[in-house]
Amino acid sequence: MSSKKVRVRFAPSPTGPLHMGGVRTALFNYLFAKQHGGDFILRIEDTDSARYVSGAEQYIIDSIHWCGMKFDEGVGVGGPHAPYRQSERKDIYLKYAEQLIASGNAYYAFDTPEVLDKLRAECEAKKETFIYNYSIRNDMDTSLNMSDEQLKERLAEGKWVVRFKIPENEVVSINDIIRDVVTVNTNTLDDKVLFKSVDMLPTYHLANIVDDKLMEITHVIRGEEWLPSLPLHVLLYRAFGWEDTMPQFAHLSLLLKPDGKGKLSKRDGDRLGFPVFPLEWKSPTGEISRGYREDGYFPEAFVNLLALLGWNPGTEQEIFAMDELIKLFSLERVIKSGAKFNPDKAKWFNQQYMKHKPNKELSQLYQPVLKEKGIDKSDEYVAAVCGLIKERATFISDFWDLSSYFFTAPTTYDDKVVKKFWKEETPSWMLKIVEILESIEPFDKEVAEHAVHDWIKSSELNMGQVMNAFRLCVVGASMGPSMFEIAALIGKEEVISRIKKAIEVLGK
RNA sequence: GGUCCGUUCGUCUAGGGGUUAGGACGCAAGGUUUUCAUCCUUGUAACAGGGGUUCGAUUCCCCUACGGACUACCA
Repeated sequence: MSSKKVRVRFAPSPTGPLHMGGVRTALFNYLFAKQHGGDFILRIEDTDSARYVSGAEQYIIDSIHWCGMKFDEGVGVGGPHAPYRQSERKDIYLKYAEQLIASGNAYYAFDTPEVLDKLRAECEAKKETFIYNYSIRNDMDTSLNMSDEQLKERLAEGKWVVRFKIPENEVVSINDIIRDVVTVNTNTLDDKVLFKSVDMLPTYHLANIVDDKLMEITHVIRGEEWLPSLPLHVLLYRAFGWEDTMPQFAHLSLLLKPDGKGKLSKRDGDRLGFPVFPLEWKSPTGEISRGYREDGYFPEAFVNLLALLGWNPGTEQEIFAMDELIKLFSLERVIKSGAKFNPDKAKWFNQQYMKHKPNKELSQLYQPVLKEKGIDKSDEYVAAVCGLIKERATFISDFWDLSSYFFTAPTTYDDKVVKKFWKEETPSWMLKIVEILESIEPFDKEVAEHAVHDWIKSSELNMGQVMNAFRLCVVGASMGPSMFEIAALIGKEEVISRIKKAIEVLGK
């Protein structure tokens, strides 16, 4: 093992919003880099101008930042290997393609898409596999079978690609940190296009290898969808003579749909009611996709749940802060198989974080909701309310339903509770509670609690019958924290007025 | 179709030649609480199938099945 500084890159294409699977890939890269004191680099792979979506790049950066990660180098921060956008690096790739041609590892091809499509269709009809490799390359329209003069002419026409010349019948074995050894016979590989003249841009394969080399990347941690092209990439390193500095590879399994089959997609979120994107995304056509942030997830909870999708430290701990993840993470413990995403567990993670959030922080998040409802209460009051209800909530958006009675008197009373607890003698009990509360001056929740309890006991009344009716008067339903906690917050006068109102409405 | 990768409770997973196969989510029951929630206890439920190897396989090997990815002048 070399002692080189660890350098990893997150290299998305700006073709749309970053999917949560992509965020997980970024996270694993980040955790690995930080654990080794290395660099986390953002490279934007925008060599496909046709699929470019404006705003996607900024969305990616915003998402990573929301999750609490920071790039050490790359688009948006700069660095010694700038630029980090492949479209801005376009001038550097051609010479590498030419180098491969000069060394006999690549060649020019002039086949039109039509010819290729026809060949593929023919093979398919015969139930054969079309592979553009040693078996047919000599019959194709390539520099391999034309004179220098011919080649010059054809090149001048400006419609060519550079294809990699996959060696014939060689067994390539590559070590993957997560999957151990991956073995492939080169006869099953295609002479992939490395460079295209249409836009004078490299394809992913060339750009990726060249940039990883130039940027001194030591570990490539990416999605499983790249596993099939891993042999090609290794062959490319070999052809360039870069095998000694080739990065180590780790291919992450995919995130799968919660139900059914296949990988998690945007549609699943819409269908099953959960976000698949970290942040809300508005597509250029105006379509809106929900995000974890907007759905009320805490970034820490989101990161936590993502980290545990395909990785675990081997202990029974499930709640981790980012710095713990950095300490404990290891690629060797990443699971090989795909993970079906479980929205229920995602909520559970948020609830765990909710329980431990400081009340002050929660009040900052709740205040905007209250403002919108025209409620203006001090941060202290709101924080106290948050403290009483947070263990009943998963999201900030649950807060209003759980705490509206702290801000406004109930206007309706839960029918079921009325039926069960509002009996003939109830009003008289409520009046007695009013009497007790009035007698406590200044109001103190403990004193009040003792007084009410003493009265219930001495009168040989049923605690549940009395207290639930009391709760019905003040809350309007059968929920919430201790009645005396509530009373302490909303105030004795308000409690008394609510009791009187309830007696009026519920009668008898 | 071809290539590659994978397969432990419904889901996320631990484990790994001899275990009552452990935990978490969910679900169910009970307890605590004036209610709801939290919390606690308990329950539910898994080694895809078939062959080997072995005294013994869930664990190692092979085959099958199933699942997934890839199969573009996309990334």
